[in-house]
Amino acid sequence: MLVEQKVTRRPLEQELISRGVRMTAQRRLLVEIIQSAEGHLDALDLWERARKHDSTLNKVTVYRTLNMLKKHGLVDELDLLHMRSGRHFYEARTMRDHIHLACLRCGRIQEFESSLFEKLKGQIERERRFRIQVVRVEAGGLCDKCQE
Amino acid sequence: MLVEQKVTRRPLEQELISRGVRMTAQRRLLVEIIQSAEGHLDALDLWERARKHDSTLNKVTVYRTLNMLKKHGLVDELDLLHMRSGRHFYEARTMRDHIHLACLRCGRIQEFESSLFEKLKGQIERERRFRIQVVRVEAGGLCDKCQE
DNA sequence: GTACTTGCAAAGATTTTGCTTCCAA
DNA sequence: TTGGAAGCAAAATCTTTGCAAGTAC
Repeated sequence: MLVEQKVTRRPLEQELISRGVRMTAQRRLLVEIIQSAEGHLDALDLWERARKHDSTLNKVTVYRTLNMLKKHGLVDELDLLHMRSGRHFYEARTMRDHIHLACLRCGRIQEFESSLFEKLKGQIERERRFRIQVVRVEAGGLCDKCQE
Repeated sequence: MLVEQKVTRRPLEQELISRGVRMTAQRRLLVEIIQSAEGHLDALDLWERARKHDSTLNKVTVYRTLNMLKKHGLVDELDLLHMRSGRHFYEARTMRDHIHLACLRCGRIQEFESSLFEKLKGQIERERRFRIQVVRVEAGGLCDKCQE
């Protein structure tokens, strides 16, 4: 079985440049934060982190950059089962789709990869002749630590 | 293989009464609309339909009722890949989980059930010792009709 | 009767838009 | 140089909250 680590296609900045997107200092900063983030950030998290490096960076620029990245399919937008109502979380798109497991008690987010998931996607594409571009799977429940 | 139709556990109103939830005319109306809706409604759709029967029903009551149903796990809250940014869609919870296929060109939403999906949930529960309470799968792409 | 629910108005939270100035290519 | 991007302020959306009045059980 092919086991691949969580690997982005290539650095987001490279990807953007090759697509003819104009690189500004703000975009470089935001993209760097998204890429190196361990967890899932929402727009405000991202803004707060960015402001530590560039205190003049505007919140609107964060939203516009996220929209640009979404349009290019370079980030995934999650809402993690609306645990924090209304907020959207972002992560750099990886080579391999993964499932998000959100513990509804402690809030921990785990990621899960599975060849069954890949098979399921194949089944959808075949049986419905549906060309999948993005998939999002979010499961909510109790993680192992919260079941004691 | 067990093939089950899309069947709700039992009428939502019954379910609510048995749980000791106070039934008002407003709740009866909203619950009836949710249950008999063919598609996926957002809060405003729901409000508009409800107002045709009770023009005094307030939008806030819609939000409060949806929150109550969510808390009881009787509706699922979807965002259908943020096709309409910010909006949440609701559907009565059915016995069997299903996958939503959202065509990013024409906007059509299809539903898909699969035993592979059930297996995948089993795998998550076993391998991560994660007790799943809700699952949401949304795939975005091109439906058969939009691929010509 | 009493606790829960509704309507109304107002506030909150998140995201988008208009417009001017600035800057990457 | 020039079209695209950023900053700022304001608007647009969607959702929640506080409180008085009404109602289910």
